[in-house]
Amino acid sequence: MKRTIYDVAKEMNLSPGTISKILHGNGNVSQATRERVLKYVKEIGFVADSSARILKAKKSFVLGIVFSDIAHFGLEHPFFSSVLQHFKNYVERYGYEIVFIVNRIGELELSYLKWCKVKKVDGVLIVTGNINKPNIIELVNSDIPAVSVDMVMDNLVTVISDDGMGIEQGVDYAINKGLKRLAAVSGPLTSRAYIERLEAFKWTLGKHGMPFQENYFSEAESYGFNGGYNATKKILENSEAAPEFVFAFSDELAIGVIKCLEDNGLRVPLDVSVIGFDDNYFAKHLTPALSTIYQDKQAIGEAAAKKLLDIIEGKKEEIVKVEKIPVSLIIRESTI
Amino acid sequence: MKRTIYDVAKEMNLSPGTISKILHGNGNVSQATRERVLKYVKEIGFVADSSARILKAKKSFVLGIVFSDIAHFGLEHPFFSSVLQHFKNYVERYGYEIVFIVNRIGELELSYLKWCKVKKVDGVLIVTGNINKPNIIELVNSDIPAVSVDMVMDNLVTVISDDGMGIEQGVDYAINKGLKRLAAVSGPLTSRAYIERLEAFKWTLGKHGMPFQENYFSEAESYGFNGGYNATKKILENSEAAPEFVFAFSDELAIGVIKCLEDNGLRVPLDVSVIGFDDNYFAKHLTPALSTIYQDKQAIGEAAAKKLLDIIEGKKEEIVKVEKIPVSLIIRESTI
DNA sequence: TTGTATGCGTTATCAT
DNA sequence: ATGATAACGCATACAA
Repeated sequence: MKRTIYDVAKEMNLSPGTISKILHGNGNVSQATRERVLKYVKEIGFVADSSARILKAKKSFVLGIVFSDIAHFGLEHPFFSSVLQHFKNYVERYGYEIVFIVNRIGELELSYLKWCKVKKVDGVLIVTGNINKPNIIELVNSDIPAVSVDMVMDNLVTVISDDGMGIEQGVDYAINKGLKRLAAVSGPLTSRAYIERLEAFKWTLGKHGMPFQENYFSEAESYGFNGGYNATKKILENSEAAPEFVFAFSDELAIGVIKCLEDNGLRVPLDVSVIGFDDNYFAKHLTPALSTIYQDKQAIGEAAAKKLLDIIEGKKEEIVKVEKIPVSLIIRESTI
Repeated sequence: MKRTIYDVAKEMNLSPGTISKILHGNGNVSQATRERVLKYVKEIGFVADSSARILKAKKSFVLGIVFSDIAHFGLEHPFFSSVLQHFKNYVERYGYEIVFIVNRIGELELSYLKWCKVKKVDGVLIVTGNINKPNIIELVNSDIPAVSVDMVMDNLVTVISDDGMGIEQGVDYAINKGLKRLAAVSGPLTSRAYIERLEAFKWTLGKHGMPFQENYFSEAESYGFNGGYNATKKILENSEAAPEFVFAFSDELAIGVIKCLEDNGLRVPLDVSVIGFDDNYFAKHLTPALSTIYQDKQAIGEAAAKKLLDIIEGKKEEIVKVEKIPVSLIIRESTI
């Protein structure tokens, strides 16, 4: 039942080589037979076997995705899964498919790089900040094309949100509204994004001639609701006067921040304004609807995809190392 | 740099065949050389090339995922992405990896089945209800192992939530609370889940000797917030007395339902109780915190994974066709 | 127990 | 422009 190019060749009184050229190669074939074969092939629905092609051609048209090693932190992450979705949509338009890199084959454990070699993936997207470092370093320094949507490293092309711009917009807004005691709640500072946001927070304060006060800052011990809640509690405990504004460095944190504020009798936004970061799809449905920094996941995913395909296709020179995608401030109800 | 089993064989004064047997085959090799080779192979980090193996062995250890054709509806879906995450975690423990099925290779469009054949995937997970029908039917009726987490069809093994149980629990709760005018808002009835939930809703009403009233039911024209909002508006318009209870057949719908209710001066839960379905990770953070039916995404993903691997490994007989995973009612603040 | 030879289905080189 | 032929790297039936 299953045909090979040999069968097709026989059926068309041609040689396998000619069929192959027509299907994928760049060889010289007359226009007439090319069309004839293409038509027939379409008719019978023939497609050349993938593994044989990959074996011979050393190109797979598959892109590896490295996600966090932490189980359950991956596809469910609102930001990264959205970026990945857009990445996927883009590359599929160019005939690429995506597969998740795992660090083993059967019983055998292997490094990301090894896996990529064995699978002959054409490139990788590194989606995540929380990673097995040596594994990643080895991969990034190898010859296989790589793009990241979170980390920045030498030799690594990266597409990320313009975190500095987002923080500056938020802080500017607060200050323009006359808010004085500005606090910030960050996720764990092991992640690049949070580090940059914190730096931008300090910088923007400085721009306005305001000092950064340690007691109005707290680094959450985890990413989500609880992290935000506990970090806020700490700020409240450490300062005589409650903040008038809290910049939560993610929307998830913001939920915890707001809850903690309210549990302590502070009204949002009447007593304290809060701004999140990301604009998750549920941010607008919270009560109060969350003011936040919108991250353009589509632009990030697509820019990363474009860059990766460019590198794969050899246009390495024209590519800027780290591209920052603009963000924008969305004011809803959690700010005055 | 890159070694083949030939290289390894030479380096160990053995034949390629022996190396191959040791690595994956079931051939007879002495314990001594087996250990020796295994040790060496581990030392140099040798892994046999994947495409050659697949070509020869006709088994790939990759599982295809068919997601909806609708762009942007996929990885971002809270329910399905969670199920997929757990599925992925499970199969990876058994040496399988997952790849998204696309309906083309390069320029060439092909059916799901064709794609699976060409890629030699060992099995597929069908995650979705909104699908290209003929494509799916062809796939399901083929000889390639398939499991679904949404659709039910002849010849298809399926793992889903016990929708009937969930609806019954919710309705029972409302009736026990003395609520009388029970309404329901469903997503588009093109989806199995919504159809079953509606049937269960009618059935449970019947169980309590209550009639199903058309004016207290509305089928949303879309899945999300807007769908829920507009459907609720319709119910309000079509009935003299507002419902005392609305069963939203998904959490996303529930958000729209609640908003619409409130926009019409109805307080939740004082005037009307609302129950959602799924227990998305943000359900608990809404205001009021959403009462809902918890779906066990982990159990679903893992059961689907286990079944698929069982089928692949030939244990076809012992497998029940459709497995329903228990759900549970979670009462929070949106119900009295 | 180990080695040899052939085939898996392509692609690519070199003739024709 | 087309055809023959040799890899690609592994698995396996068979021989030793």
